[in-house]
Amino acid sequence: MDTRERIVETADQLFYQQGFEHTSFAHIAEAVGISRGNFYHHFKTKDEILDAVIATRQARTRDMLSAWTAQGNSPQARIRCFIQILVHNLADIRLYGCPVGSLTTELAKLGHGSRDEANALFTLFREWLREQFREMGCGKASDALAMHLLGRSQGVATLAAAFQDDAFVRSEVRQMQAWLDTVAPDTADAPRPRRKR
Amino acid sequence: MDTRERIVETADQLFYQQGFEHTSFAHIAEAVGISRGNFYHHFKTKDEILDAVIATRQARTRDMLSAWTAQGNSPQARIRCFIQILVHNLADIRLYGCPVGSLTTELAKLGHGSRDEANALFTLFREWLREQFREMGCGKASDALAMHLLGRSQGVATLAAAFQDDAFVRSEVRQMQAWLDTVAPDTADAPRPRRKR
DNA sequence: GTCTATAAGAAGATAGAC
DNA sequence: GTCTATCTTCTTATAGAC
Repeated sequence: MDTRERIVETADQLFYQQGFEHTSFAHIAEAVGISRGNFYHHFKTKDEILDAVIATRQARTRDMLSAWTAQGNSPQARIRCFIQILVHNLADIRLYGCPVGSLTTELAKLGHGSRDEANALFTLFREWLREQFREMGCGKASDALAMHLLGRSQGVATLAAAFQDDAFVRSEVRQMQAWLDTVAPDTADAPRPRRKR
Repeated sequence: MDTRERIVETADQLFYQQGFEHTSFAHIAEAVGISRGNFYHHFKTKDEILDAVIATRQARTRDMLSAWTAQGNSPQARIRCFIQILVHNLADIRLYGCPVGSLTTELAKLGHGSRDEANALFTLFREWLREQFREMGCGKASDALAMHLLGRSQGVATLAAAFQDDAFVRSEVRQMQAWLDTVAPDTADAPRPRRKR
């Protein structure tokens, strides 16, 4: 792994753990083990690092979604992979919340130019989930179902970090899995699909 | 309203809109219309302002919860007041998310000493909701139901801000209201209450 | 590519006049 | 109580040697 990659990797973690604005060049440089001056050979501005971090997060998210698509033999099974990440990443989530949710919230408050790029991370999940619900036969309700599940997992991550409560996360994950069983084609307990006469 | 109150009021809004760390003394001073020096006559440190802001938020939250308690003639009706704040404050939530959720998330990442005080805002809602579910007869499931609803509203606020989607909020609020109707005494579709033999 | 040295600015915080 | 002036530290960013 070359220096540039190490910078991005380290910045990624620090932005997640401490927030984007709170993380300084000095902090990243120290963690990577290089001097501050060397930094600017790889990135001209802090925003460039952020963009690189977001880009790698997007790539990893795509890879993860592709893996879930390939691995699950039913859309339900694939959605269960999504729900399970809350448990899979519980140690981090309890401490720092959701990496996507906390970054988008921070960038929105900063009025940062890369806000849309961060939001695109949400959109990747949203569209992937929507596709799974479509394959389940949920039709036009698919997008609302995707947003519903995305929202539930966001809320769980936020409260998990505030209360540092593992049991709560596991309980909510169980409920989301149970909820998924109730989502029948064109019935969605989410927004009621309007049937054309 | 005296100067101190005006400072707290302004800081409260700016912390919500821009985040705590991103908001500087200069910014608050300019918004209030006083000099930076005058600032330190009222507050010795930035953390003192934060504590004052959190304290007023706690007081306002208590007042709001008391009003809901007095106003709703059934626990269900009172919980509906809680659910409705998402719609009531939609204009702000779409732009800045939930004031409690975003502050607790930021302070957690900063490792800030006032983190617990901010989390206490969550606890106020949690305990109030728990009491309402108790009065509904939900027994031991009451706390989990309170956390469930708190989590749902957090997720809605986060996605509302990311996607700036009013329709999503209204749809989710409708679903939460419908969900409330399904919460029967000692049945909770939330964590299943363990019955003692 | 990596380093040291340093500039330029913003931040929190203080001193003292009025 | 409010102001101006100032200090210190931190942060982003640059210049230039190796």
